[in-house]
Amino acid sequence: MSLYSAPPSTRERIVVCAARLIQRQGYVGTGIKQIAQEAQATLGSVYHFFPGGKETVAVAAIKHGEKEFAWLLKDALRREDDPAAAVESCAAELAVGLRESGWLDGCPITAAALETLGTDSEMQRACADALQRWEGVVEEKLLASGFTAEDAAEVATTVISTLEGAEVTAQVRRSEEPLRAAGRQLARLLRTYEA
Amino acid sequence: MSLYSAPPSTRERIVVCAARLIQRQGYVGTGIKQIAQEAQATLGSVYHFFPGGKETVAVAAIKHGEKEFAWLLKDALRREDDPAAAVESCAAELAVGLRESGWLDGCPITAAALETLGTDSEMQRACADALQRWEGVVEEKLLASGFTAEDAAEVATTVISTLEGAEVTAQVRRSEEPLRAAGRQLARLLRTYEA
DNA sequence: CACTGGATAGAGCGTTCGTTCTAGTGCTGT
DNA sequence: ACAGCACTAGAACGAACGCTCTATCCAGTG
Repeated sequence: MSLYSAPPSTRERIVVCAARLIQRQGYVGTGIKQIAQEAQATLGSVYHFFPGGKETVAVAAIKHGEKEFAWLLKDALRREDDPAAAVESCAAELAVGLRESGWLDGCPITAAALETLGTDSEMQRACADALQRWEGVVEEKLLASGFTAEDAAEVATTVISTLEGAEVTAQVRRSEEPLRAAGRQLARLLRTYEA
Repeated sequence: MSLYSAPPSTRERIVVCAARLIQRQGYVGTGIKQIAQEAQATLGSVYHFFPGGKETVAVAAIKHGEKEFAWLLKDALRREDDPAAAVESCAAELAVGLRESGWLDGCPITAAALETLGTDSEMQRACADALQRWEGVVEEKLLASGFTAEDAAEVATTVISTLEGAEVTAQVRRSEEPLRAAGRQLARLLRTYEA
């Protein structure tokens, strides 16, 4: 993942564009041809790098989105020592990012996850993995702050769920407020576990 | 909305089926022909009742889902006096319903809402209205329980967001646990506002 | 009984979908 | 120089999409 050293490879461009398109339009709503066009690649290139077709591209895109969001999460949580303040500032950061994208770039996997619920596909598994991993990031922070194992697990699940839901609400309402409110309330909740 | 008296009209069947299909597969993922087939209607009937085409059907379906979920919410909240217990039992009820549907029937509008984010469509407005109305139901309960106006509004927003997110998480993970956890944590949060 | 208008029925339109296929390009190692 | 390979390029296929169209059915009315 060379960020600045080399220009992104064709494969990278495809994955990144697919991730953004799926994030915004969902899996069914995003066409292979649209991905190719947006990534400045041809259809042939897409099928060259992803012989498995659309679903293979989507799985790679989901995993990319998972890593990207995990970084954002880790980074935001590390900046504050107090977990309550950390979660609140994390929500604030999400709110700003959301507004700056015109309320379009929310959770990178929710849309795709909802579309592949009934299936036994690899996409479904990738989405479940993503959620679990994000919860792990929060759980780790809570454990480091003195939470018991059970509390940390349950609270981490709730934090991710709430951020997830608040992000959707903020997108639909085109307002930072739901995310800000969720941040404040989560902070309040976390503080009830102190000492 | 005659529930038992008369057999559902063709129009009703179309709306109900469209609502369930959109809930499960999203807007783009659901075809007009599939709606017609599932509702035991013909394509001609669908376009007869909804000359506006697919989007008109979807808007009706979203509004139907909004009402249905609002009923469920009101009913669950009314059964308990304490708002904390009420919200927790509400989450539990959602968890049971989710499992019984094979983790398919989650929030009736989330999938559609995420697909119509960028647009200025009537669907987008219908989805925003739905969220707002559900928040209103919770807010009313909180106000009746002695919350201040500001607290009630912010907490209601967070409750809906959290339930929304926890439902998605529960669906993706195919487990009641995320919803149960969210219920317990929301109850804990609400109790911090007592006296 | 003829007629009217709501409701039903489905063939078929143009378009776009995911995918496959063949052909061509540019770089690398020998 | 040339073979070999990774990659690019886009035409073409069958299927499915949303939608339009005409035809038919049937209860209610004069």
